[in-house]
Amino acid sequence: MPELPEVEVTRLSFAERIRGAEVTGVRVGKPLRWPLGCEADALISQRVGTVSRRGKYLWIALDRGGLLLHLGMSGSLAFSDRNGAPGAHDHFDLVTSRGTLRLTDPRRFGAVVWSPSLEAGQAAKLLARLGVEPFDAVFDGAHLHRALRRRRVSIKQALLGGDIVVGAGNIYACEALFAAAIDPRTRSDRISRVRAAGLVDAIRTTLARAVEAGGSTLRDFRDAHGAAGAFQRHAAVYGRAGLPCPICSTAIRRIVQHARSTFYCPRCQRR
DNA sequence: AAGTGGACCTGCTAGC
DNA sequence: TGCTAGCAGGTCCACT
Repeated sequence: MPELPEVEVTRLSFAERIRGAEVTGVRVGKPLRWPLGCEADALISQRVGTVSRRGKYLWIALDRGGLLLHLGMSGSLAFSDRNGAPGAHDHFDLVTSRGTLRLTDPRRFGAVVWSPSLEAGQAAKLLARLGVEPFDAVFDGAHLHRALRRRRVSIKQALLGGDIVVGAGNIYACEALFAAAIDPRTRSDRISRVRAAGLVDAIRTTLARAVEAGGSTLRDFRDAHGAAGAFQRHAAVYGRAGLPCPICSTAIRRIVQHARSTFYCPRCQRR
């Protein structure tokens, strides 16, 4: 479910409220992608520090180490001082003096992992292969062009890989390629430097607009207050197969690339 | 090093 | 109404 905008919207919705809270309890439900990596009780009585984001991961700093969270395909977080009994898909509760942070994740591709720091243990291992942040100054046309020169996979797959630039998943990769007028099947090493620069702008603009809109709510995305996002109403191509392109009215096409759906306008987007 | 395919798990919808 | 196939926002790992 969650790409960078949804993860960032989630972070913004609870980071300040949970900061400074004391952990008073931990409940672990069904197994997630990886084990917690520590005794749940070891978290009790620690103070929560800042909540930061790296790619689609959240890092919740504690007195000793912190928790690295990933929402997988179907995860969402709720932070409330009046949580009811856990439901069938509520697999992790961090109970604090300010309220309970609850992870709901039907498919359980998500994860909550304790690590001694971002630079050590499981967190370091998981973050090691991530590409640059899209809003980092080092991500520019030259940087992207240099990285793409070494790849022969399609530009769509290169963006989804997350090892060049993080944050754009299936929705926003489609939207950014539309905004940059690039055919998603184009081989990465055939993207000119000028077009790479245009793609950098498109990725940034697309992700920033989505954060402003509160993310996309295709099925069930909610921020930690329970608010839905609105970006899907702005989607030009994603999920719009057969509907008219907002620029030229040509029917949007759906194809499958590496087992993922890709949506694009066959007229506006060129190789 | 880069590319490919399979794996993880559950829920929903369209079609018969 | 009930069954099945196909699809879903991610990404790790083993293998070539």
